[in-house]
Amino acid sequence: MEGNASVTVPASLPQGLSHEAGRSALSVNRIQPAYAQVASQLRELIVTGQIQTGDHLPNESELATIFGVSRSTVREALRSLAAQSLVYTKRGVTGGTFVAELDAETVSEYLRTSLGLMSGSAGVSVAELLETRAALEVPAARLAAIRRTDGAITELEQNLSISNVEDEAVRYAKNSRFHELILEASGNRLLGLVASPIFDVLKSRFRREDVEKNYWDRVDNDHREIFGHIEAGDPDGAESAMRAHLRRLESTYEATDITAHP
Amino acid sequence: MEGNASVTVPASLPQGLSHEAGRSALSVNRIQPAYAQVASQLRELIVTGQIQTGDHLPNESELATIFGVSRSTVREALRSLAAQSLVYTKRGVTGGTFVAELDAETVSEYLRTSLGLMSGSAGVSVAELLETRAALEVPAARLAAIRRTDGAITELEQNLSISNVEDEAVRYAKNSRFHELILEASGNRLLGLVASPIFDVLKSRFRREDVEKNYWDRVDNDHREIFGHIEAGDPDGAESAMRAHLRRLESTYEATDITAHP
DNA sequence: CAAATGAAAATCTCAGACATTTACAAATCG
DNA sequence: CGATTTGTAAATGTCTGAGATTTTCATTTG
Repeated sequence: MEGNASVTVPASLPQGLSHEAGRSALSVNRIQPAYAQVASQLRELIVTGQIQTGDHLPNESELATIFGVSRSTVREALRSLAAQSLVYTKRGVTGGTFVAELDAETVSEYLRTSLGLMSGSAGVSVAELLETRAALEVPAARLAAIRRTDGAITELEQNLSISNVEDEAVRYAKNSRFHELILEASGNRLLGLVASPIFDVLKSRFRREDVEKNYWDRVDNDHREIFGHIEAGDPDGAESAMRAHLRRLESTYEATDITAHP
Repeated sequence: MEGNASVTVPASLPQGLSHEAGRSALSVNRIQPAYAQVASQLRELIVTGQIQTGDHLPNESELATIFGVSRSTVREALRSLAAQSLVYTKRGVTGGTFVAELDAETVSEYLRTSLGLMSGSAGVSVAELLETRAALEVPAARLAAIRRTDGAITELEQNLSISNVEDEAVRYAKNSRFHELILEASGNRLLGLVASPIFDVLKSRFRREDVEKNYWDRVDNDHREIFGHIEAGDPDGAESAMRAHLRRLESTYEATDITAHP
């Protein structure tokens, strides 16, 4: 019925409404739709910790009453929050809307899509992806050598041999896994959270047909060297081996970039 | 009316519905609500580039017809996509829903909230934030020295002196800006996209009261040294100066972490 | 020619009804 | 008595149809 609900909208229009007043910004919609206001108020409660993980919000009808809007408006707000993984909903008698726990995988997944989209347009270049990947994986290799555990060593070792694998999908998977394991072994979850979507985006821009014959042999050698340094607990060695590995990959990636071959 | 719309739901129940078949996963809701299905189909069209940036989707009523659902369902789906910055809506006669261009600031903003939330719980520690920050800013300083431009140098110089600033807010802002400028000067937008939310989260966990007297003097000195190397086009110097700077900050951050003082 | 007016197309909001899912209690049956 | 069936309640999910509002553009008017 009424356009603007509940939230403090200046009740009466100031009679001296000067057209030129302020409004320098070009066409900014200052008054948001009700669903956006509801969403942002709830979001605030969540990010400031006033509602804790696991808590459940009032049900949709109650929220509608509280905010003075209709249930559909509340639902649209909840959809927004759910899309950002701030809440989730459960049906049934014990159901409702709950404050979600944000996990690394969710954030990683978001980065994957976002960077994928941006790398399509002019937002992010392959060179930038490569540089950032190196920035993250080189320290990761160093840390992995410092914080090495037997479990990590075993798993790494199982993903070493690549070039002799016949199934291409398996080969790519083992390659991914090797780098992933190093990120995990670094003991820093944030490194993997950011690096692994970057890795995936790069992979998606990689034209498999264009790799040279001995590409996987070289990768194998590099991986073995990196592994050796990590196993030996040699941070400097691991660092420089990883740096060298990624530098070698650079040329391949740039030569096989999908956008370079229309 | 009907729970499951449009999307290929096996029309007839297989008469031999064995209870123990498959279903090993514990309580997975396999059939998604209609709004989620609509959202994910549209999302697919967007991320695969079948709908391009700037294109506008059919209006809500048409979408409802196309998917065979009601308009409210479509709207909930659109809210989800909008919350992920994949689309935006405009009202009025030329309005509609358009495929959005994903910009770095949007992704950065998302990371800021997400990492903020995760750093609150056990998701990400201050140590991890510091390590990752260093991983990104150290190479950024190196690249900045390599790719230095006169404009960047000028701006950096303007944000050098901090310790003599009386207004605390301004001091913090200049400090932030200095690091931000180096990230920009690196010529790699991805580095800043990731590093700057990390910086902000760290800042929010920083108890200003607890800094030592000469803290800002030391920061000033460090910044001057970093700046000197960048201005001189000395990558190695810039790299090691930035590394040393961040290492010095480490102890301060760990001593003043908000969670360390309940 | 500039300003007011009006129409049109889209999103936004509402109200109310019914459908579906789910957990749990109660009743029923072997 | 115990296992199964049935029912019930509370929540989300969905639909319908109606207006309200916003915004652009063409038209009219001064």
